[in-house]
Amino acid sequence: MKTGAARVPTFAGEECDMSTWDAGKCPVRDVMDQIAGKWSTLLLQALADKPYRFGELRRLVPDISQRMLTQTLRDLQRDGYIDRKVFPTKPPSVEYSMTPLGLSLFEPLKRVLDWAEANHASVKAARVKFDESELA
Amino acid sequence: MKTGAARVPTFAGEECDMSTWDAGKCPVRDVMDQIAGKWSTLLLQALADKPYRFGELRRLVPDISQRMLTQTLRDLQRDGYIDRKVFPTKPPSVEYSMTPLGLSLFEPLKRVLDWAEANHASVKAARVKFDESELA
DNA sequence: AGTGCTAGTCTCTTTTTGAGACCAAAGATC
DNA sequence: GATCTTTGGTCTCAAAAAGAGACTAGCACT
Repeated sequence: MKTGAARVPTFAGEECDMSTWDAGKCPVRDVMDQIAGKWSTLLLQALADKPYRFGELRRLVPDISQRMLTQTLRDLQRDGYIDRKVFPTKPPSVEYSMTPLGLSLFEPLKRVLDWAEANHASVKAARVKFDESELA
Repeated sequence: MKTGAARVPTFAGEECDMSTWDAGKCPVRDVMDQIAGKWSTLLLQALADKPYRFGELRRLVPDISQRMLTQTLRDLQRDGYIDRKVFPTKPPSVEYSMTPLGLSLFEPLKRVLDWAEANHASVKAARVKFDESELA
């Protein structure tokens, strides 16, 4: 068998040729590669609550650099999850808010985040156990 | 207001001081930082189907480097999502499989992946629209 | 004896990310 | 009126992470 068309059921139950899982061909990877960023879920979570301005988000997530905040927000905007409104105030202010698409994404995403919070202890325990066995 | 304790509802409905969102203190970030890797969801998806061996996974995901495959698998194992079994065959083979914890995580995660597949078209459309307006 | 399979590791290069300076205009401060 | 602050960024440079490919070991098959 020479890399012969390995098939794995996709999430929707259909099949997907994983050997063609180049980020552009597989819908799931194409979408997930963006969501799976270090800051994406964090910003989506914040904006799911209410709209925020650039500076507010920067203060909200203390350890994000302005550079990555700018870039992540633009990527999320590009994929249609968030909306960017510029207000022509004295120093122009910019407000970011969720789009309907972003909110619909956040629905299932929130379940994963809920899981993370609920199972944090189990994960930490697994880590300790793993690190101990590695120590040997 | 000097970075005054911004509070945002957490996923479980509780509140979480986001200014203390250092990856170690916020459970969600601690867990998500691992899951949100480029390859993590991909490998979890594959293993949710059935156990795979190292080489099988490498062939399954054509554009992952051995280096990252090794590392991602070890990280997933460390967090308790997958199990690693070594068989003392002629050339020793290693089988990776989901743990109960991993399967329980994959349940909500699958919903996000389903969403990604279902809404791929909308995302692509948003990208085109964004890129066109940028062009101006 | 040579080749290939296994699951990795090691090194080197390229990409991504983080830290911090810099920007321009208006308002407040002194 | 000169300076400082605040706005949302961009630009540059250093550090960290990821990708590419060579290399390892023991055994089987030819």
